[in-house]
Amino acid sequence: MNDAPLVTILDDEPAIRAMLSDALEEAGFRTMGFSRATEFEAALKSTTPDVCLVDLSLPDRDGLSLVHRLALEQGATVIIISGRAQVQDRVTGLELGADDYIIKPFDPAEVVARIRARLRKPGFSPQTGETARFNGWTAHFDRYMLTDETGADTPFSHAEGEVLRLFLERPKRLISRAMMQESLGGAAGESFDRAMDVRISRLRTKLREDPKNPRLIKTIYGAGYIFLGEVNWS
Amino acid sequence: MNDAPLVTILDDEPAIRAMLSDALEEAGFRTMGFSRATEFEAALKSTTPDVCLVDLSLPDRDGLSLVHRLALEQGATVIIISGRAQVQDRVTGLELGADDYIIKPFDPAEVVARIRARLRKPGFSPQTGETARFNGWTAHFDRYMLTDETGADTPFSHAEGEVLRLFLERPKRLISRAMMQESLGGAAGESFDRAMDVRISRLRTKLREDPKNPRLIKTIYGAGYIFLGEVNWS
DNA sequence: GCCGGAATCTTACGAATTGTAACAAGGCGC
DNA sequence: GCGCCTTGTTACAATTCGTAAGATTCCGGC
Repeated sequence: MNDAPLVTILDDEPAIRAMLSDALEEAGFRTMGFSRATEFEAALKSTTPDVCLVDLSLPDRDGLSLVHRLALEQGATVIIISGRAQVQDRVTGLELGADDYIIKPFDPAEVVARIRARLRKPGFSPQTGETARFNGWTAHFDRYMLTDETGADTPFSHAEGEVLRLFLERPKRLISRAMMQESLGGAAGESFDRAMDVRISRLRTKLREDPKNPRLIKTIYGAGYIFLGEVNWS
Repeated sequence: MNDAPLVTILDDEPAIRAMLSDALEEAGFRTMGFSRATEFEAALKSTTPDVCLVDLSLPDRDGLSLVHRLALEQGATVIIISGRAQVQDRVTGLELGADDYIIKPFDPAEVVARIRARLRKPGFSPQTGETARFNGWTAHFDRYMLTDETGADTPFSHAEGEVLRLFLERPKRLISRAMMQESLGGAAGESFDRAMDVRISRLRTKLREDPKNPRLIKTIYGAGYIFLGEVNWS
């Protein structure tokens, strides 16, 4: 069975359809391509796409009214792809109910990112919380839980989570103390910088780091820290 | 009182803030402008914007990590405004949780249209109904009853219902104590805020939360609460 | 290698925050 | 009045997290 989100592509240029479906399938989506609005509408009777990509310059139909019907009457998620770059075009497209408006020429990577951004929002796929996997661990930032490879859970606090998140967002890069202070401590009111050490120490304990030989959170004497680990967000 | 959606604008250039707030207010939104991330974050403790416009090039903070936190941790709707036009910038911005990415220079009309497009989608303007389903539970606000998956009923009181409704209307978003007080206790003379804790404690009991490890109502030490749960109003 | 000072780690402690049980005040029906 | 429910208040327990202080590690100079 297949749970991957379905993206339909309605565009009369085969090259564009191919480019989009390549990129989308590589990104893990299912795709269906159509060159004409009538075919597309016929297909809609039997399937419900998660996202519809629609080119406005269709040969057989006015794209905008199609968008309007799709988006507002059927509540579908619609992304317009168009060669018309005027602000006015974009505004009317969006007001007619489109969720996004992408201008040709476009980069498929951006289309993928924009589709993902739509699917992430509530009401969509049980893409519940925010989790990151790294070196056998799974960090669930929504539940404030750290799961090891055996499935055992360890809770972490908000402050620990802030540090962990900072690391996971910038793996394998030096993170200076100053940057940390700024990024976490937030306000100017300067607390002791030992506070940071303690947070990291507690985090290391939860990650079961060997004090003599930490594998994930490395200290760079006089500079800061580096998080080593293969991070995968999902 | 005012029901217009609230849009926050975080940008260090006063001219841009002015342009955006002009356009947005004309379009019927309420706006709040900030020049620095720290001020913005401080304000978040007592308000919940519907949409956050964030300029990535902030003087006092790394904009991307702010976006990530806002979008994923707080479930806010975030639109990035940036001078960086590379596809790669846009892709990473969107992957970190932004809902949209607008490039400077922009036309305020398009910003308005894009914000409207976001607000149109379900999940906004908390559709308040009589019943809400979430994670196996069904809350009947008309009958003051909570039904579990087996069909067993538990009554809840008016005060408990107020808290529950607040949570169900803003799932996955940080709800500060201040906001709660305001939203529930009313403006009236200040009762001890411990009353809030007790209400939540009682609600947790009825939801059969594990005290050591609550799944639905999470406490964020020093900040407030987050309700995690897939909510469906009807 | 050895030493000294600085940077960092760890542990303990305590202030502030939050959880919850117990009690009290008020409301409502009988 | 009496019992029951709701809700705020209080008291005390548990948790979080910064601070302090001693221990340890690092690194340059000798």
